[in-house]
Amino acid sequence: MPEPHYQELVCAVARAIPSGRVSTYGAIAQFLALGSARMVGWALHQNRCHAPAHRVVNRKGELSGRIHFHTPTMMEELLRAEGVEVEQHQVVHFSTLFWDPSIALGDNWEPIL
DNA sequence: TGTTTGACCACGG
DNA sequence: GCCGTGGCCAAAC
Repeated sequence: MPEPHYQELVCAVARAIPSGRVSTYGAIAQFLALGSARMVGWALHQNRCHAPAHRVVNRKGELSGRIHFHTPTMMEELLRAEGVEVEQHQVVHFSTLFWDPSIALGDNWEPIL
């Protein structure tokens, strides 16, 4: 069995983010205990998997990845469609909407590839 | 082949 | 709070 690539792990975690919630690059990197927040950004930029990348924001709740969507407003619209309020490219009530994979998935989670 | 870059973040001052 | 810095490591050049 080949070892899963970093991208696939990131995708698997991103797919686990519930609709209406958001997570961060750093939280995913820390949860995987591999690579770094930059690597998570890189992995999502590859965009090979079908992961809800719009639910991943930076640690301040800013939509730092919006530039890389098909249109600059796409990320915001997707979030709003899920009930997430966005103002000035930033998630409103970010601290309460934040979804921490290490809490939700625990230490023994195995990726679904 | 080395260097720079990047959807980032923790840390120290 | 805001800086500057270091670190992470694959890709692009």
